[in-house]
Amino acid sequence: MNLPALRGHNEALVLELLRGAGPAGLGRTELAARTGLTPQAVSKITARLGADGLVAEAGRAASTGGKPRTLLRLVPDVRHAVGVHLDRDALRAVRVDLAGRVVAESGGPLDFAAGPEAAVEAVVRAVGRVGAHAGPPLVGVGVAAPGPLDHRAGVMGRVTGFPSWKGFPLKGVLEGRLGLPVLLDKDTNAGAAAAAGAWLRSTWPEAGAGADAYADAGRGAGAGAGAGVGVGPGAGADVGPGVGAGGDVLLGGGPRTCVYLHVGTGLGAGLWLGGGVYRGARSAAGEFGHQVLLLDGPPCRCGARGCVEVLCLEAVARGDLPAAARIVGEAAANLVALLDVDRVLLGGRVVAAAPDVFVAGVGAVLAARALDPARPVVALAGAGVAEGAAEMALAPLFGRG
Amino acid sequence: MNLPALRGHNEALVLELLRGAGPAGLGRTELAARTGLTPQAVSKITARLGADGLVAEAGRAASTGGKPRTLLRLVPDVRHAVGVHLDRDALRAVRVDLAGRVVAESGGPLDFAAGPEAAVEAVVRAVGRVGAHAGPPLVGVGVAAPGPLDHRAGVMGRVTGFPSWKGFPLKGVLEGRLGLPVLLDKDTNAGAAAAAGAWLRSTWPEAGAGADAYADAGRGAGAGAGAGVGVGPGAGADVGPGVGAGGDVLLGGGPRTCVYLHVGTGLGAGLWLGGGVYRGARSAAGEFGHQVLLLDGPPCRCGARGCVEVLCLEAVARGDLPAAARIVGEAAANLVALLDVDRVLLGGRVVAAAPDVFVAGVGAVLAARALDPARPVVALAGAGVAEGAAEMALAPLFGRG
DNA sequence: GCACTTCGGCAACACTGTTGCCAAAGTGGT
DNA sequence: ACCACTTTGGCAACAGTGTTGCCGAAGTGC
Repeated sequence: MNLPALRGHNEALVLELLRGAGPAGLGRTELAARTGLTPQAVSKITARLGADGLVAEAGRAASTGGKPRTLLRLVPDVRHAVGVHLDRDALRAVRVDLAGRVVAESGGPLDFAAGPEAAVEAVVRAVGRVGAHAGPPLVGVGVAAPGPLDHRAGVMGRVTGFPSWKGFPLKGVLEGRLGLPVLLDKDTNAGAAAAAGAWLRSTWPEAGAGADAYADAGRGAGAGAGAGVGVGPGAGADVGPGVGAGGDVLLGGGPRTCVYLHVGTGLGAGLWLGGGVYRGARSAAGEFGHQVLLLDGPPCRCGARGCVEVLCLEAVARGDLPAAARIVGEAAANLVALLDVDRVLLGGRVVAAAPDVFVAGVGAVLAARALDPARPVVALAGAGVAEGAAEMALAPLFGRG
Repeated sequence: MNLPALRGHNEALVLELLRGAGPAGLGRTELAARTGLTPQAVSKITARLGADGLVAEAGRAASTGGKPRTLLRLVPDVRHAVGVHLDRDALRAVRVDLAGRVVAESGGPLDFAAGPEAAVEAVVRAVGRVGAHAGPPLVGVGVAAPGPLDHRAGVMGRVTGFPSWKGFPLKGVLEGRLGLPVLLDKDTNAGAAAAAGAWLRSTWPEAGAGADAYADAGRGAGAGAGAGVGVGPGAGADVGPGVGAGGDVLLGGGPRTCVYLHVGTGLGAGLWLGGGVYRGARSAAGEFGHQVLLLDGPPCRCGARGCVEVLCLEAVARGDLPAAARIVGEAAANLVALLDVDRVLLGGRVVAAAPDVFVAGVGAVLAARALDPARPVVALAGAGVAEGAAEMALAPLFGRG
C-alpha cells in the first residue's frame, strides 16, 4: 500500500459510509468517528470529493449543544455503471447510479449458441442503448455469465453445451470495444452481489421517474421489499443525532452475509461473505447442487447419490414443486447454518416458473431450522443478476474492489 | 487508515512474505515486486525491521546477470507467542516462535466445572511455565475455549453443562493478570487457524531441540506430515532465482481455505477463509453438526431430522466407527465443495479414539467426491488447537489481526 | 578489459494525515 | 440582553510516508 492507494482507500471509506447513509447524509464529525481519521483529515477528503462533484452538502443536523454539523451526502448521479446479464437465451443490461438504483435498462433474446462474437456485438449494442446517451461518465461495466470462468483473467470456461465459448477472453475483448473497465464473473456471484446491494440501496428512495426516459423494457420483478415511498433527494435536513442507521448496517456487528441460490438446469450458489464475493482457492466455491442431502439416495450424474440436484430436479420433473422447494430449503438451511447467513435470494428458471411456491417453501424450512426465526430473509432475485453485475462494477469506488 | 497504520500495514506485509519464505529468505527486489512497493520503500522498511531485530541478512542469492541480491529472512526467535487450549477436562499451553514452531509446552488436567476463577489460575500458571523463563518478549496470548463466546468482547457464552461460565470476561481478566494482549476464540476456530498455520510453518525446519529445555509434557501427535528433516536455521544461502515457493502459497491463485472439524459430544467446524477465520454476521458460523444429511432421518435433539450429529453419534454408539467416519466424510465433502477447501483437519474426542479410522474414512469420501482427487488434504489435528490459538496471537504481527 | 545489468543507498521531493490555533454558530444559565 | 460554554470546521505549520533522480557497488558476458 502506497500513498496514492492510501488516499483512494480513505476516499472509498468515506464514500461507502455516505452511500450507506442515504440522501439524509452524515456529518463530518460522524465520518471521522467511523473511519478513525481525524476531523481535519475528513475535511480534506470531503473537500476533494466535493471538488469532483461526488459529495455535496445536504443541510444541517440539529445542534447537540454547539455548532450544528453540516451534513454531507453522496451525489448519486455524477457517475453511473452498467451491469449486463448474459444468459443462455437472453441478455439484459441496466444502467445504475452510484446508489445502485436502476436508471435505464434494455433487454432482449440472445442466442448463446451463436458464439462469443455475436454475443459481444449484442453486449456492445445493449450497453450503447443504456449508456450511449448523454449522461454522467460510466465507472465500468460488470458482466455476469454462466460459469465456470476465470474471474481474474476474464476468460470464459467450459459452459456445458456451448463449446465455442471455452477460453474466450470476454473481458479483454469487451474492454477493447467499450473503452471501459470490464468485470466478468459468474451469474451466481452477481446474484449474491445483488443480494448484498439491496441493503446498500435500501436507504435510498427509488430513482426519479425522469431518469427512465430511455428505458426500452419493463421493470422486472424487483428485488424484494423496496423502501416504497419516494422522498425526493436533497430533502433530508434536520435529522436528529441518531442518524446513519444505514452505516450501522455496514459496520455494526459482523459483516453481512448473503447467498444467491440458482435453480435452473443445475443448482448453484453465489456467496457474499465479509463484504465481498467469496470465490475460494480455485474460484470453485458455490458448488451447491451436489451437496448430499439423502445418504444412499438416487444416483446423480455427478457420480454421488442423493445430491440436492437430483432430488430437486426429480421433484420438478414429476410436477411436485412444493417438494422441490422443500428440498432446496433443507439444503439452504444447511448452508445458512454453516455460514451464518443474513439473506437468501432465489433465482433461476425453475424458481421463476413458480416464485411464490419457492419463496414460501424455502422460507418455511429456513424459519423452522434457523436459530433466529427472523433470519435469514428470503426473497426473489427477480431480474436482479444484471443489477448485481452493476454493483460489482461499482464496488471498487467504495473500496470493495 | 492513517500514516502509522500504513506503516504497520506495510511492515506486516513484508513480515508475512518473509515468514512464508522460510529460512532461505527473500531478496529486497522480490519483496518490492510482491508488495507492489518501490525498492526504496522496501529498503526503508527492512532497515526498520532490521533495527528491531525482526529481520536479518541470510546470505546472497545467485546472480541473475548483475549484482546478486542480498537475502533477508525473518528471525523467529526475537518474539514469541503463547497459545492456550482450555478444554472441558484438560489445559494445554504452548510457546511458539514467529514461525509458529513450538519451543515449549505444558499441559495437565483441568476441572472446567470448578468455574472460571480456578481456570484463570490454571491458565496463568501454565503461561508462567512456558513463558516466565528468560526469553524473547511475548506478543500475546491466544486462548481457545469451548464456544459459544463473544470473540470481540472476549466474554464467554453459555457452555452446555457449565452455567458458571456464562458471561465471564475471560479476555479482560487474563489481560489484567498477565499484562499481555489476550485473544479469546472458539476452539474450532483455533483449530482452523492451526490448519492454516501448518502451511505457513511448513517452510521452516523443526525448532531446535535446545529450546525444548523447559517442556514438561510430551509432544502430541503433531499436525500431519511435517517437513521431517531438521536443517538448522541460517543454513539457507545461495538458493537459485526461483525461491519463495512458500510465498507463492500465500499469494498465488486464490486464498487458501482450511476447515477444522471437531467431533466430540457435538460436531462443530472452524472455517479459515480468505486469510482469516470466518465468523459470520453474528459469530455463529461453523454450525456443522445440524447439517441435514438424511432427509426424514432419525430425529435430532435440535428438532430437525437426519442431522449429521445424530447419524454420527448413533454410529459411534453402536460401535461402528467406519460408518461414523463415512457420515462425517459426506458432510465434509458437502462443505468442501461449497467453499472450495484446500485442507481438512479432524479433531475431537471421538476422532482421537480412532484417528486412523476417521482420517481414512473421511479421506476416502472426500477423494471420491472431490473434483481434484489430490485435494483436499485430510489430516489429524492432534494437539493442534493450542498451536492455532498461538497462531491467532501471532496474526496481528503479520497483518491478519 | 570493457560494456552491460542488477542491486541498493543517499538526498531532495510530493503528498499524506496530524497538531495547534482560532473564528463561527449554536445552547443554556444569569 | 449578556456571557460562559460546547461543538464545528478551516488555516497554517508540521511529522512522516513512499517516490523520484542519481550514483556507486558488484556481479556477468563478450
